[in-house]
Amino acid sequence: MYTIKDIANEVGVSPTTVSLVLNKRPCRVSDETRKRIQDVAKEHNYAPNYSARALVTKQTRTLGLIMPDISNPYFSELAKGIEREAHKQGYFVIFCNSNDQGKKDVENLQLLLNRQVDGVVLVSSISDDEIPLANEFNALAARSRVPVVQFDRQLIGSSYDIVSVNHRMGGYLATRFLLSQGYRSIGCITGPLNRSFSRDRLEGYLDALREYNIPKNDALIASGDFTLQSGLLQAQPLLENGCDGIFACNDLMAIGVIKALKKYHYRLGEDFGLVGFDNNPFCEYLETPLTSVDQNIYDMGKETCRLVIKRIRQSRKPSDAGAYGAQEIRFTPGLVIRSSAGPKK
Amino acid sequence: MYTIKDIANEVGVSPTTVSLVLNKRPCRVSDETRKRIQDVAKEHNYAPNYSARALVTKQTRTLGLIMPDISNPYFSELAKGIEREAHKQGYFVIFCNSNDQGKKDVENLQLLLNRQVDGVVLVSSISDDEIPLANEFNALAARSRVPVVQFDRQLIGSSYDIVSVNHRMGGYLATRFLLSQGYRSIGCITGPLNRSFSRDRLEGYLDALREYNIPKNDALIASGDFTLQSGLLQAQPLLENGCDGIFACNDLMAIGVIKALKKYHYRLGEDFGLVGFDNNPFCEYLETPLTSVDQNIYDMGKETCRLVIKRIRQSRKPSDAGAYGAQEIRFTPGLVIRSSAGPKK
DNA sequence: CTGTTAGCGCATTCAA
DNA sequence: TTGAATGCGCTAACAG
Repeated sequence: MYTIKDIANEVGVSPTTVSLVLNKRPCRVSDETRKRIQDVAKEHNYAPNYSARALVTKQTRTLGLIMPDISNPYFSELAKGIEREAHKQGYFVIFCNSNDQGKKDVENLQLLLNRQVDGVVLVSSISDDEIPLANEFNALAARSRVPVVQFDRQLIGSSYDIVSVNHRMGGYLATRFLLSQGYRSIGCITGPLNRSFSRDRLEGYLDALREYNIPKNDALIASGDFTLQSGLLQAQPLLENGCDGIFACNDLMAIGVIKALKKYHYRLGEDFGLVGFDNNPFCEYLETPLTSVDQNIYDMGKETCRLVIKRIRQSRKPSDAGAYGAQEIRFTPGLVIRSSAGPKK
Repeated sequence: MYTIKDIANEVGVSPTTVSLVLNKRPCRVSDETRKRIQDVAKEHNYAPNYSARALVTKQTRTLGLIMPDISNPYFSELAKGIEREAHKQGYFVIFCNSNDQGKKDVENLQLLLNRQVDGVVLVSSISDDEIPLANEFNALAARSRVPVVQFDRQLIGSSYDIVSVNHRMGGYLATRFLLSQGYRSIGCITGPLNRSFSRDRLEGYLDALREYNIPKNDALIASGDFTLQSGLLQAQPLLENGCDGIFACNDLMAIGVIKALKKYHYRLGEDFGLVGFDNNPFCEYLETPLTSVDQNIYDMGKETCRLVIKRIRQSRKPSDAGAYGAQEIRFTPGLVIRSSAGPKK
């Protein structure tokens, strides 16, 4: 391994000078020696030792990423955005899967902190009733003073910065679109209602109905759990109750609805409208491509990353940083229109 | 930050002793002091500084993962398997997206090496005709002496360990299954034939035909490029030529075939058989769920990870390690049977 | 069974 | 414009 000292010897200057030059510090050294140092460095493929540097600067230039399941297309897209932005800013990202287990969130955080990451992006797997776990997580984070930015889900009892989509707006967009296409008896299959974003999406649905002066009909609202099965199951009562359109709060449940429709002789996108949520890649591959609310997760990932890095910078500034209070960035979702919700015939 | 020295002071022993105890080194220190050290460490939430440790041990316990696109479900599943195994063995993984650009493979490798990762898992984006890039990559890897294990694709001019699926076997399984279901005029839509694994899958297809004494018919073999569009396009001539089944060399092209079928009044899974490759998650969500060759990527990821770590260990051993020659692990694929290839009626 | 010493590679303070 | 000295936190020789 070629070190700063080796270069110093070869050029005939001190290690200090080399360090100064290689880190592009202002002036101080003559252009001539500067050039020689750079040449020698390049010649030997010099690369600084990050561990050594981290030891003294107390910066690892590494971000930790904790997420429930990287194999979920939603999260892998997020990871992609984060990685892109991190690299652009000279950070690495270590990723940790929590496998949807809240306990692993805490373990992973501990590992990352031991590793002295500079910041953490969290998509929490800790559910709202796992209070002790949440406390543990928060305590750990607080003690370390490492900036944490949440994505999408708000960990209970915490007040980290958070970036997420405006779920309510999503529900509104989906439902309004169905209405604008001429559907009038629109049902909603929600996610688990102990999750705030599930409630938000439902609220958006109600907003749209209100806008069209359509009274809320509880018989057209069913509670699912984001699985295909639940979509299939919950769709049936709604169909029995004669609805002509459904807003499914995620794409998987929308698929369940499609399967249910088979028994009812509806023609999807013609006399029955369906809109999903998440814009999962498979939406466009379906027989009748599925209209879905899109979150632009890639950009959200980039933004999340920018936010952590900003916080890292602030926490190094002398001023009483972090005193800004938690920031909340809400992205406005879009609607990707495909044929599953064509104009009603 | 609480250091080993602080513990030493508090307990009244030397830093060495503390280090010994905390690293669980054999004997040497009395159970009594051992316990006291452990207690104090726990009390103060002591965690070792990885940078400092890395500086002296020259091990970062970090793996680099270079892949074309984490948002591809195939790769995210791989990442998941790798992460799982790495954590189990006390390693972290830094992931780098190359965005399908060979140039970024080289850049990413450089970054990871600067970062002193202990090993690298590579899913290369360098295509077979980008010789200079491949050379650059190989030179970098060779100079660093860091173990590299490839997944799936063999980088040209390299001889790293590699784990991959037996593509030929996959093609064979797919085709044989169609034959066993009674289809007799089976077409094949291949991937780009300048990729060895595309050729392998085609070979497997031919193997199965041979087994059934069916002569090769060039009119039933079309060359696609793994996109839905190409599946749609290439299917048409085959259908014109009267085939009653198709082995599509990936799932996306299989979807293209399904779209093409619409025009020909075939009933998928009844009088027309279709098998894809990769077992993409969306296969089971299709109207007629798609039978597909499955690679069990998760386990392959774990194995890949085990292999790098093994190599890392070997490279630290005094013996002339690495002299073993490159290892090649081939997984046997499976076939996930769904309704797209039911018995021919 | 335990302590002393040294040094990993770098950035930084202070002195020249 | 430059250099010497120091220390980050840890492990590993080598002594006791």
